[in-house]
Amino acid sequence: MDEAVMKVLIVEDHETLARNLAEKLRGEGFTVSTAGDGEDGLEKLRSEHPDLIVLDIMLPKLDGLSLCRIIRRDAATAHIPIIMLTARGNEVDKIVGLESGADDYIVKPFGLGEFLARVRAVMRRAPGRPALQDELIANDLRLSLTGRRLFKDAKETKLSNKEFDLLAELMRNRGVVLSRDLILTKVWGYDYFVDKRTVDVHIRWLREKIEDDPSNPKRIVTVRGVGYRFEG
Amino acid sequence: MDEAVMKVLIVEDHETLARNLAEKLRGEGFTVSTAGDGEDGLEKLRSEHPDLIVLDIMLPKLDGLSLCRIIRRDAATAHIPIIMLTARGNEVDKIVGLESGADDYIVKPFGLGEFLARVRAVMRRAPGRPALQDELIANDLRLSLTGRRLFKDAKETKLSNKEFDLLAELMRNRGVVLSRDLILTKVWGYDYFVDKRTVDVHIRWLREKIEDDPSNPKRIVTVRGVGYRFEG
DNA sequence: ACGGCGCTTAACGTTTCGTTAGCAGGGGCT
DNA sequence: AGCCCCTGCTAACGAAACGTTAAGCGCCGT
Repeated sequence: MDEAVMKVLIVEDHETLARNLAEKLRGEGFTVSTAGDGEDGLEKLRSEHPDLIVLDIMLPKLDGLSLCRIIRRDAATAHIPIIMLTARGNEVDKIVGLESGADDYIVKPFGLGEFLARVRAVMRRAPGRPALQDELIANDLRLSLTGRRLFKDAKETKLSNKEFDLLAELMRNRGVVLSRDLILTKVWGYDYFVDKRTVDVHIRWLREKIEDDPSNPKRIVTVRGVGYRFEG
Repeated sequence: MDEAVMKVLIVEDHETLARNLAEKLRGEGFTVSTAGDGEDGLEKLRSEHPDLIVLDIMLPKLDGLSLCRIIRRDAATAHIPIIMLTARGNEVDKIVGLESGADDYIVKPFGLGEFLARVRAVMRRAPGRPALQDELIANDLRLSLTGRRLFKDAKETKLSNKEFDLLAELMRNRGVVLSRDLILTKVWGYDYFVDKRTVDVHIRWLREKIEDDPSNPKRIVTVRGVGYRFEG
């Protein structure tokens, strides 16, 4: 099947937040572009034709609600799902009371995992869109992202949280060597402060579960001095 | 459907929303009138003989569900298609259930494009009855949205309100992990202000009722650090 | 007004998971 | 060949998430 790459446009003036969201989404295989204010967002929207828009309410130059209305009014963009970001309080009422046309909203502060869950949920129910990729498959391994489950030979193998995230990251980058640093950033978070060896331990546990012979790994290969690589 | 001009009555207390919907419909050639509360809606309904009614659930003076029932009870208005607007997932069950008589519903927040699509769809199939999904079935469980009742092995099991809404939400997303945040916004509402752990307790009570061995749950599975997942 | 039911919260007990540390082994570079 | 760094592995500790129970509180109906 052809792998439709989902394009996401993030309109958020808070740079750190924007960067974090973008990275998280990229890590999940999305293509992401960002805009720092409403007008910039409008421009990028027109030039890049995103499949999903993440929109902060408070924005310089052109606020999120107005932008949202503009998007909905233009037939060329009216169908694009929108997730709004908001601080708790009156802002929520504006979204839900809906002058807006947003498809979902998240109240700040929120976790990246929660954010991703919402993105998936919106994509899943958006009509007429290609279904969001939910499974990573490699030989006898099947990883369900929304169910957070691993099937090996059609039998379920229980994974811990970190194991799951780690395996997903590896499988998403099949054939590519991932450094421990990169893995830590993607799986543990940009502000991780754990030891690099932690990765080794989790790799070991993963091998225990997915390799036929854990001491002779065929799937998760060590690249000495560099990192690990998942083999399709 | 003939070419006569279609009259739509919008009963919605949120002014901006009402205006947006009205504009959208007028732009499509409908004749639109609006009412700001339930009683006003009832009056306008009698004086203007609309061909379609758009009805918010939460309304001053006379709520949407009651108004809906009144419309259905009066032979002069019983045939008029109704689209209900709702802010929460669990309100949907009240629309679908309780013989409200609505022909369709839209959960806020929604896009104007989707709104228009619903309007057209309802007009097209009026005056036939809608085919709203009424039952969620998984193995020996049957959840009737119409009756807000749960049947296990064809025997009824009583559920409290929250239990019902929670189970419905879980069953609607069979196989998908739902975070506590997501559950709270969908079941408790966007403006929830309860502790996350409240979800746990309700999950516990649900398990007591639907699991063969509540301390070894097979249907509502915990995904540590993430949330809960319903297994078909 | 009273009683019951449902919802929430708080507290406690339990389990699982993640991390660290230390040691052993081995590959590669000098 | 030898040294050193990188990696593999185990065990144990600590933290955090979850399960469970019980008590309080408000609401509704009797």
